[in-house]
Amino acid sequence: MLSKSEENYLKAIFHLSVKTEKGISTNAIAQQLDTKASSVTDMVKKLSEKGLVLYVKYHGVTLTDKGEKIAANVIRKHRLWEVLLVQKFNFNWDEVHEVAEQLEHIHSKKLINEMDAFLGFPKHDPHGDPIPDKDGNINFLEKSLLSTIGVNMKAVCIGVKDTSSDFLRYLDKQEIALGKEITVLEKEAFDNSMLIRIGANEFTISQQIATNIYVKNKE
Amino acid sequence: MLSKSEENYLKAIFHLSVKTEKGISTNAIAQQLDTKASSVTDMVKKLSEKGLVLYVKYHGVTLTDKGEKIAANVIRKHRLWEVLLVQKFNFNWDEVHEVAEQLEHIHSKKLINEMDAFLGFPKHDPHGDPIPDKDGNINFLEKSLLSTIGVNMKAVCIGVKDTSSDFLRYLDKQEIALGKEITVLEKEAFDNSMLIRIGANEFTISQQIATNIYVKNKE
DNA sequence: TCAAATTTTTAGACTAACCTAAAAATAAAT
DNA sequence: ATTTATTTTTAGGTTAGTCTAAAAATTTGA
Repeated sequence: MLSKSEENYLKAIFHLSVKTEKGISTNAIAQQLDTKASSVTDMVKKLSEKGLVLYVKYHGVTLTDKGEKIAANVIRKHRLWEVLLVQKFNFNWDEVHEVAEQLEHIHSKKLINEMDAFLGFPKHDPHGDPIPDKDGNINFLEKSLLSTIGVNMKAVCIGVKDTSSDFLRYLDKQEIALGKEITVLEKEAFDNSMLIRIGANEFTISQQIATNIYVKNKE
Repeated sequence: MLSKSEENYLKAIFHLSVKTEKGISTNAIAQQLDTKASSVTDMVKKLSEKGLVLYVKYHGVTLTDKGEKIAANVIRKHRLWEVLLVQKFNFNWDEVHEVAEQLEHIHSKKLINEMDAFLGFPKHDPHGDPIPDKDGNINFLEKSLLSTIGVNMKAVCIGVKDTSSDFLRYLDKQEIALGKEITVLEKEAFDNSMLIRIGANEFTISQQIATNIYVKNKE
């Protein structure tokens, strides 16, 4: 049974690996986990001895199949807990992260599988991120940033990149939510801000906002 | 914020305090937590410095109001989680303990209060033990051991003393469950076994069984 | 009451996970 | 290509929580 800390390292490496093909650097992991590079070196050695990562000194880390499966399972648990909190316990999507960080380390296969069934086998967490299945497979769906959508095009909001409370509460305030259709009305060349329509509302969003919303093109 | 270990010590002291008025001995705590007396001494010193227990060297420990409230809250969480597992996640009452031991250390007031509401503010856990309220008050209801019930008397099963899987599965097999009416038909003076009736079934139970079932007298 | 048995505490050591500071290796840049 | 900057590792130290073994206090009992 892995410790909470070991699980957090595997999860961090997993998330960093999504963007890069190369080995994950010590510093990148340290940054992700808000810890020091020396601590990372220690832990990575341990994970390597346990056969969960491939580690070549000075050349970064990669997850083994075994490590990847464990990481995916931690993420599966995190995201299923988030769904439970939002759907059953009246949590807002900006309130779930901290608690899910704790809950993801609860060890009980029965618990997580029953919860999955109880929730109707959800495919995505409250932020639109895919939930890995029992075997650790993730269904990465294709998604674009809202900022890349052309004028007069329509798109459906399917996720968020930033999951900070500030950002999510901004979206709540503007009534931007998963599943909502967004029409791009104008783009301002100077600052890349956009005029968009959601339902009956029209308003302007900054580039920073537009680069943190994932959408699916609507034909 | 207390550590898991500190919370477990407070919980152990709380449980031991129910039976005794005196200070709880180092050895008793060590036995309860399956640890060594020297470890207990160390931890008890720390809890004392934090104002959670009163500790006089060589003379045992008592919870302060603050410590008692925290302990009751851990127990509240443990028992609410057990209800969730049984009522929503198809756990049997002999399967909940291990997972609840983990879940009781999750820190989130909102989570536990929402869960309480979601479950309809249950008063008892799946073993019949009372669930402390938000302020740490426990409603100790009066209960007798089945072994003390006289011949030809009726009683309702309201709890169990032993919560081991073996015992609980025995009760399942015999269809003894919370809320069931039990009639004592005969008592054997030699070994204190009893012949009882539950519904249409009549069978004999040993003294060991009878001293682990809590009942409420029926007039 | 005072010696023996028991309980409790102290002293010192261990592990996991972290840290700082210095050394070593790699990468960047003139 | 060799100096400079950056990254990574090593060395040694800290804290929480545990342990063993020995010392101290309390309790038991003849």
